Amino acid sequence: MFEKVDQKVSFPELEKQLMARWKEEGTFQKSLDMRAGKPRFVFYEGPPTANGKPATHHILARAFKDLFGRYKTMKGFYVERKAGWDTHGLPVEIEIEKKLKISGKFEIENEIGIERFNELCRASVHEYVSDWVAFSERMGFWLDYDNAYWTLTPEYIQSVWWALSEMWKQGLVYKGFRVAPYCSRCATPLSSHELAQGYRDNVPDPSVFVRFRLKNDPPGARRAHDFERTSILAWTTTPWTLPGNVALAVDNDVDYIKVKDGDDGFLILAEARLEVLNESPEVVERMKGSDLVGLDYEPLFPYSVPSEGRAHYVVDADFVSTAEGTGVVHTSALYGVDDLKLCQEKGIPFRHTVGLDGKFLPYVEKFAGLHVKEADPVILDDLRARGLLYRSETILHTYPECWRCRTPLIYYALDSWYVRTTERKDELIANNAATNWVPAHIKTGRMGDWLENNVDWAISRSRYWGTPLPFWVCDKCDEQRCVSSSAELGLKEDTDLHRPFIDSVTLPCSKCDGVMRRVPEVLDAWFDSGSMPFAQRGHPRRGTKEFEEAFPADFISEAMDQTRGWFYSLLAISTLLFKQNAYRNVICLGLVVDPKGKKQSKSRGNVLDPNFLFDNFGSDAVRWYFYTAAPVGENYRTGADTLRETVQQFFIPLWNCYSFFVTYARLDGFDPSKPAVPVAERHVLDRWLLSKLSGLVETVTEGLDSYDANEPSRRIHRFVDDLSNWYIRRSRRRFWKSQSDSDKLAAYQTLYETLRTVSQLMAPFAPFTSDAIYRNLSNDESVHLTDFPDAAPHHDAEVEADMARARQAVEAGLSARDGARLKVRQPLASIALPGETLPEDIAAIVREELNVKSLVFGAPEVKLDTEITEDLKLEGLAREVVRAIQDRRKKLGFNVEDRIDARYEADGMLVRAIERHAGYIKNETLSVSLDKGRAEDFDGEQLMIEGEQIWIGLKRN
RNA sequence: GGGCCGCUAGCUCAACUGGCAGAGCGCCGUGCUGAUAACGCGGAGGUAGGUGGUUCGAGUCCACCGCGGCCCA
Repeated sequence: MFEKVDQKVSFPELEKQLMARWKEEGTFQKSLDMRAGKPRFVFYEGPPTANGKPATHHILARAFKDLFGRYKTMKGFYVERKAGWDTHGLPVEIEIEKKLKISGKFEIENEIGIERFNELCRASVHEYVSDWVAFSERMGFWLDYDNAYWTLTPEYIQSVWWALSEMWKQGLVYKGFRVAPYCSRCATPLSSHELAQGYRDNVPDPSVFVRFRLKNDPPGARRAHDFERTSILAWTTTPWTLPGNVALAVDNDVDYIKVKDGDDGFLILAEARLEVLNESPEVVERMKGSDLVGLDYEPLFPYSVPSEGRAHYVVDADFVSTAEGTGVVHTSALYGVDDLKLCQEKGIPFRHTVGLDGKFLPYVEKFAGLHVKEADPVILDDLRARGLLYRSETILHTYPECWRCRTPLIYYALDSWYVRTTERKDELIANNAATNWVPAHIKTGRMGDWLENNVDWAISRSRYWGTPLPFWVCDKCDEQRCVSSSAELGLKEDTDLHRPFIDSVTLPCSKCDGVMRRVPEVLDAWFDSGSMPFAQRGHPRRGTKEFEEAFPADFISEAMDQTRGWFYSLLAISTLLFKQNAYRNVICLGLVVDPKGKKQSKSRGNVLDPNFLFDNFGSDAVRWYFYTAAPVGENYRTGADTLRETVQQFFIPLWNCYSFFVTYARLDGFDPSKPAVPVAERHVLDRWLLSKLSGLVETVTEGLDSYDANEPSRRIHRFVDDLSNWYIRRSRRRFWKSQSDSDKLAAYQTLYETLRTVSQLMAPFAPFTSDAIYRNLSNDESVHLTDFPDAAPHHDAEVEADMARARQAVEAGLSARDGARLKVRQPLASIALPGETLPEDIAAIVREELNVKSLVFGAPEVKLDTEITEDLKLEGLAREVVRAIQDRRKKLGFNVEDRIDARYEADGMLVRAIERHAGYIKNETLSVSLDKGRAEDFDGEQLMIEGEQIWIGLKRN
C-alpha cells in the first residue's frame, strides 16, 4: 500500500529526509556495488580549491557532473566518482598572508619562515572541507570523499614529479625568462588575478620622446651620409627601461616619414603620428616600415647587451600601434611581454640592467643602485644633455600597483621553467580535434584558438606552497637533473616533500665533485590538477592498473573559464605523456550571473547564497533550473524569481499528479501486481499517454547519450504538463467512479506505470523528488538502484495525431463558447467544427470538454448551437448545484471519499433542476440524501446561482 | 587591440537542413475545477540590436557596425 502523500509538500524538507535515508542505507555505495565489474564509465572530478566556501556557481558544474554519473550508472556502467582537492597555489598563500597581515617574500622568509607559512597553508586547505562535503550532500551530488585525492600528499607529488621527469627525458623542459607584473618591494610577481585588484587611475608618469641615431642610411636615401644627422623617434612612459634598450620595432606595412628636425637633423616616425612633433613638419621622404627594418642605430647606453650577437637595430613586429607614441616601439627585452617574445624570435641578445630589488645593477654605472623610479629623471637629464631627448612631459594614465603595498608594479622578466608545448602543438590540436566538446563551438573557437596561439607553458612559480620543482642543479658545473621520486633522493616514501625541507636535500653531482641543489621554485598548481588522471592513483609507483583502466575519462565538466585552466592542463600533460587527450567528452558551462546579466560579486552585493536557494526551493529545483533554463554554455540569469517559477511550473504540478494517484490508489486499494490490462484494450487516453511516454523515454535517452541535458529536461517538463493538464484532467472520472471495472484498472495501471517511468527518467536530474516518488510506488526501492527505462513499444502515431486534433478542436470550441459568452457549465445541443471526423472515443472527450450533446465534423467553420432549451437550462443549473456542493465540501474540510447528507432551500427553476437531476447530483457529490428544507445540524450557507437564492447545507454521513 | 558567445513580446527562452514569428511568466478580460500552489479560452504586447548584401523567399547565410558577457593581450 502506498504511503499517504502530503499535498502541500515542502521540497527542502523532503530532500533532507532523503539525504538521511541515503546515508542510512548507503544508497550511493549500493549503486556502485551493484555495477561492480560492469563496463566503466570514467568520470574525472576537477578538484576545487578547498580554501573557500562553495558558492552557487559550484552547484552548476556539480549538477552536470552528477547528472551523467547517475545516468550512466542506471544504464549499467560502473561510474567511480573519486573526489579531489586542489590544495596548492597562490590563492592559498594570499589567504594566509591576509590572515597574518603580511605580504611578500621578505616577510614570509624572514619574519614568519617558510616552514610555519607552509604549515598554515596546509591547515587552511582543510578548513572548508566539511563545508564542501555538506554542500555536495545537500545538492545530491554523489562523490566519494572517503577516497579523495589530495594534490599535497607525498604520493601525489611524486606522480607529478614523474610526469615532469618524463617531459625532462623528452627534452621538453627548459629554463628561460618570463615577464610578469612584479612588485619590487614585495619581491614577488603578481598573478593576473592580483593584478586586476590593483589598477589605479590618473597615475602621473613621464611621457618622453627619444632620438635613436642611425648608423647607416635608409635604402634609397637621397644624400649619402644622411644618417649622421638622422634619428628614429621612439616613445616611452618608462625611461628606466631605456638603458636596457636592445631594438626598435616598426610595422612593415605602416607609412613612415622623414621630417626636418631643427636646422640640420632629420627624424623618422609614422606618418599617422605627426601630431607628436613640436613644430609643423617638413616632410623630406616617405617610406614603409619594411624599408627601415635592418637599420642599425647607436645604443643610448653601453649596457644591456652581452658581447655576442646583433642588437640595436630596427625589427618588424605585429604589435606596433599607431594609436599613440610614434609608431616606433622601444624594445627592452626583459621589461615587457611583447619585448621578450620579439627578442627571442629575432635572436637578439640581452641581459638584465635592473635587479630583483628594482635597483640598477652595479655594471650600469651611471645609475647603479638607483631604484627604477628614482632613476627616471636622472636618465632623462642624461639624455637631454646629450641631445637625445626630443620632448618630455608628464601624462596621467591607468597603471597597476601592488594591491598589498601600493608600490607601482614593473614588468620584469624572471627566471622561469618552461615546458616546450609548442613543439607538440600539432598533436595538441589533433587531440583536441578528436574530443567531443559541448557546446561544439568551443573546440574550434575558444579552445582551438588558444591552441593555435600556443606558447610554451611557464610551469614555475617563485613561491612557497606548491609542489616543489624536482630540478637539482650543480653549484659548480651547472649540471641539471630531474628527480622522479623520493627514493631517488634517499627519502622515505612518506616524507613530506614541501619546502623548506626539500630545499635542504642535496645530491652529489655526477659530472664533477660539486653539490647539486634544488632550484627554488614551486610548480604551477595547474600542473598538479592536470596530472590527476595518473597522480590520483599514485602511478607509476602504484595504482598503474587503476590508472590504465580509467584513462582517458569518458566525461568531464567544468565552467568555461577552465578552457585555459584544467581543460588545457589535462590536454597538454596527457598529450606529452600519453599522446592522447585525457577526456573524450567535455561539457563546458556558462556562468551564473545575476538577473541583469552581471557577474556575481561581493562588491556588487548580488551574490546568491546557495543555502538560501536550498532552503527556499530545494536543490532539485536549482538543478532542474540549470538543466532547463539556458542552452549549455550560456550564462544563467539566476534569481529567486526564476527558481520560484521552476518550482511552480514543474515540481508542484508533478507532485500533484503523484499525490492524485496516491490519494485514489489508496482509496481503491489499487494493487500494481494485478495482471496488466492489454494496452490495446485500454482507453484511448491511456494509449495516448503511453505512446507519448515511449517517445519521451527515447528522446531523453538520445539526449543524454549525446551529453545534452537541455532538451531531455525540457521534454520531461512538457510531458508532465500533458500528463497533468490533459491526461489526468480528462481521466479524473475514471479514477473516482464507484464501480471497479477493467477501465478503472487500466487507468491506474497507466498512471502508475507513467509515474514510475517519469521518476526514473528524472532520477539523474532531480535525484530527491524522483526518489521520493519512486520509493512510494515501489515498496521503498530507491530509483537510483534501478535500470534506466527502455522505451516500451507503445508508439501509436495515429492516436497521437488524433489527440492533437482533438485538442485543437477543444481550443476552437472553447474559443467559440467564449465568443458567445456561454459558460462551459451550461450544456449546449451541438457544435460543428471543420476537419475530418475523429474516432468516437476521442470525439467523446471533445464533447465532454466542450459540454455539448453532439459534435459534427466537416463544417466550413466553427458553428455553435447557442439555443438553450429548458432541458439544457435545468441540466446546467444542476451542474451549478453540484459545483456549489463540492465547494462546500471542500470548505468544510471533508475528505474526498466522505459520504454526506445534503439539504437545500431554494425556489423556482433551481428546485426543478435539483429534483429532476437529483440522482446525478447525489452521485457526483457522494450525497446519500438530498432533501429540501434547512436543518440545525447541517453546516450551510446562502448562495446565488444564476441570480436565484439557494441555501445549501451539508453534514457528514 | 584579438578571439568566442549572445542580442527574438515587459521578463526568461523556443523554432531540424533558409519557407506564414512561438511558448512560459507578468498584465487585462473571461471561464473551469473535490488532484493542482493550478488550469482553459480570448486580448494587449514584435521595424527579430542596426545597416548593407546573397536569394523567388532571411530570425536563420555573408559583410560591417552597436550593445552585453567571458577569455586573452
